[in-house]
Amino acid sequence: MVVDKREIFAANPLLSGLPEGVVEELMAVSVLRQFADGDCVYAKGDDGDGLLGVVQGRIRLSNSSRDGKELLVMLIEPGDWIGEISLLDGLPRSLDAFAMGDCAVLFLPRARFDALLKAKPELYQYFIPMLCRKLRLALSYVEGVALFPLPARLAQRILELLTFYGIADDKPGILIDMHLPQEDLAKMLGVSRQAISRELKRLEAGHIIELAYGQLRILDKAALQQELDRHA
Amino acid sequence: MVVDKREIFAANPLLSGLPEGVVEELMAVSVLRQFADGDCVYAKGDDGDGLLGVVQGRIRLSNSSRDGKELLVMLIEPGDWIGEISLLDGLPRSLDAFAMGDCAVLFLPRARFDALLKAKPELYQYFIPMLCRKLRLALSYVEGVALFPLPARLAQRILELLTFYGIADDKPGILIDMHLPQEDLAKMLGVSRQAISRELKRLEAGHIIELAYGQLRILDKAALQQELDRHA
DNA sequence: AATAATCTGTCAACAACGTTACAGTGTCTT
DNA sequence: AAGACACTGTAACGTTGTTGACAGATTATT
Repeated sequence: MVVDKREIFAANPLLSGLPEGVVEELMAVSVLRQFADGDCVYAKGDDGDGLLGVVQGRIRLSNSSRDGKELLVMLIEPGDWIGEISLLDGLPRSLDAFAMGDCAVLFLPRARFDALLKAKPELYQYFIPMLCRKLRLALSYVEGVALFPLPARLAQRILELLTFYGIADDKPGILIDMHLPQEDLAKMLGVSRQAISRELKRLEAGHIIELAYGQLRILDKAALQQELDRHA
Repeated sequence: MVVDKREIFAANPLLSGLPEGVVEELMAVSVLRQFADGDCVYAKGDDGDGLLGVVQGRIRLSNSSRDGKELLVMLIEPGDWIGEISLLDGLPRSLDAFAMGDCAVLFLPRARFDALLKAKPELYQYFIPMLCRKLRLALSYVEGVALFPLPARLAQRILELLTFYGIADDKPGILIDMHLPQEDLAKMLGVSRQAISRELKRLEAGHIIELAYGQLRILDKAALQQELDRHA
């Protein structure tokens, strides 16, 4: 596959704000890496050896306990960047990163990154929104788990997926077709697959959603919002 | 009460790294604010109008659901800073902040903060470790809630308190005397007070800790670590 | 010292969610 | 078209944590 590195940079709000010369500089030193489905991109505890931009495929950022239980913290799509935390604070990677499907990743080695920031410390400001966004995401996650019951959290998550992956087609409602098994949805919410299945079925019975294989159609967005508002 | 503003700045790793002239500048524009026990320092959703450094007393950063359930996300001690997220990304405050006991807070208005960073963008780098620290904290919190059972999370929390508040006295074990009711400990872990009480009693029965009013003495630190390692 | 307020221990009934198990269904490969 | 594989639905049963209620203990207030 041929990839225009520039594309990936342009797609992301972080780097589209960078001065032109800097973009060129980053391009020059970045390397394209390929990963096959299931490959480990990096593991929790590894040294943060570089910044990674996803070009193709998806990356799952997750966290596993010794007994095999996995928490899917984040799904990273093409255009997104990962690994900035370790790069900025010098500490080990905080999560595992695995390829979902074949992936192409732009890799920016730490040495170059550090040198650039040392030379132009004003570039720090472009990374701050990235950190803030992830921090707020993590905080809202914590909030959700501790304060809301599963139905509310699931409704919230579906609404989030809707804005990211929602497609309006000829049929009524909005389609979410991201080939995300209920198993993974469960791992995102930190509950069992069965619990998700039960809950989705309940929503379907209430004509709020419609289920299909790896797909999900939202029929009544307002009703989902209501599930949320009932708590909050 | 008389407070030397400089003290609070010197105490914190963030600001001790700042160039001397900048520290003076920050001092000049900061204001000391007083809060009584229970006062709201700021509320979730408010505009981020400034950076706050705690001089005296404690601040509870928390998150509440409509039905009164509260999650105590963080306890802020003198020397710590809060409010930097909203200041850096311009979005509303992500948590509620309440005074615990009488508090004195150093307030740095946003206008001055922005002006300073605009003039000297290299100062951004001093705020990044703050963000990274909180982000990692939030991630480990997420991990804990989703992957570990209560006993492990409680053990972990007690070990954390130990390093912050532990006092070695003449009696055996290490004392944690922070006047933190079990109610608040429960709110930190997102469970009921009764669940905490049960669990603490269990640890006491195993001669791992000793309980007293608002106090807690750790007798067997290794055993707590083991509670954690059994999962993880 | 008396009283109020707060904190702690415990119990029983209940709800939520997990676990295990298995059957059914859709998709992919050859 | 057949078989393998992955995904989904359902149910019984157990565990964990919640809720509400109350009594006892400790500290704070007057």
